[in-house]
Amino acid sequence: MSRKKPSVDRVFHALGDPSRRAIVEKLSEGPMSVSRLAEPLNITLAAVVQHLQVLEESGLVQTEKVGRVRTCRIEPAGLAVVEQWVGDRRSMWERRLDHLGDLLAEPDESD
Amino acid sequence: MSRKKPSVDRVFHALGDPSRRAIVEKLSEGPMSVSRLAEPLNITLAAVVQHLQVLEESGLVQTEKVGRVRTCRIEPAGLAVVEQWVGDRRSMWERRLDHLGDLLAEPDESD
DNA sequence: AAATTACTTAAGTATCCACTTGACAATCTC
DNA sequence: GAGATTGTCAAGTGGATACTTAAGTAATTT
Repeated sequence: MSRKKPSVDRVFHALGDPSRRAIVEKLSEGPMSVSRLAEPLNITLAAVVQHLQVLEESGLVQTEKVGRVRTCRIEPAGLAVVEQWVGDRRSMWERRLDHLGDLLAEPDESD
Repeated sequence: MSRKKPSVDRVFHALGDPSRRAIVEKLSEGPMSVSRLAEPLNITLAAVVQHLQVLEESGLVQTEKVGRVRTCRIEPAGLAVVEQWVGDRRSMWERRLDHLGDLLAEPDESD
């Protein structure tokens, strides 16, 4: 119900904020509650909740409320989006270097 | 002279902006001039220059001016920072899953 | 059932930041 | 050297957004 498709845009925007990255870092230690996440950060609980909203909409984090405590966990699919984007850039960059040799060897090749 | 240490903070902040990501995407096709980079984006040249400043300070892009044209190229070290950060999260996450089995097998272990 | 815990929501504020305009500088072309 | 090209710099503006406070809800504890 609350799971959004992790778009490159949303994921990178979410990770652009240091507090949000800190949350993801903490969550990679394991699932934990909102107040537990808030402890090391010196911002209010309310602020953390807002960050969690962004993180959840980006698909980086998944949360579930049982009783009065909301438990947050990392959602690997979100990080996968980042890895793929970076990987795509890198592979284009490497492909270019490969073809560089071709161009120098055969300057007049029709594709 | 203009090369900064690519910090996680700067790199993620830089990639948080869609225009800047578009620039990096374009640059992975190969080095090109500022005005050439500006073409597909519908923002002014001045804006592109500002984005390039951020990208260069983050270590994602390297530029060099010869004559009146500044040529921009991708700097792989910047992307490497992202890859490592994501990799670190992922490995922590995986390590946790490994130890999960241990905890279930030996519930009474002193740290 | 009163108090405590663990959030949630709304509204306001202040800072940041992407972008523009406009004036300028350097280089190249004719 | 006149004009065009390519980029640079400074200052300003508008909108996004990270954060706070304050009030409220729901679950647990005593």
